[in-house]
Amino acid sequence: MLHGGVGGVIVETEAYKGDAASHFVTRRHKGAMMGTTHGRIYVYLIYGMHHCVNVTSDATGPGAVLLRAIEPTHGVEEMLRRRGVTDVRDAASGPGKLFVALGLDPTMTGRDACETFTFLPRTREVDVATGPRIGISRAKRLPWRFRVRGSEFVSR
DNA sequence: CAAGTGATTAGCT
DNA sequence: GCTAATCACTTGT
Repeated sequence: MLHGGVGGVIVETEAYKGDAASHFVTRRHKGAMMGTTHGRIYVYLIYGMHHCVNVTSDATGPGAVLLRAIEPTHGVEEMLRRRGVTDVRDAASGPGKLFVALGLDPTMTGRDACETFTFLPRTREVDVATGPRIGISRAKRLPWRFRVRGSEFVSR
């Protein structure tokens, strides 16, 4: 996935649908686009300091995919500079980090994801781990997390 | 492990 | 309208 010359391999995502924990319900004003659009960008502010980016999806009903982490491959220097870090593994290993690293903007909400980003087919087979294994301590956290097994670039 | 941060929402008035 | 509670996180002790 690329955006403005920077980008990388998506290594972690999380899926949301019309369930009680999704923004379709909990943030229904802005989250409503999960049910009315497909392939659009949905950005939101969380905890007053972090932005996260989703792409609405699922032609069968409300749905969206949260982009959680990428493995930087393009414009690595640019991302490190924007993030103010030196370790590539810290550049985009989390939703808020990814947002900063790619130089995204909250006003992108509603735009066509395929016009704003460039999505490329994967170049290698990957071993995808899913499931509720990660700390479900926080109430309302869904088990629909997908991550590349063994990657150094996923969130903690 | 705790705190910081502000938009959004729910629940009252 | 207003106030309090919530939150799909990151960073620094």
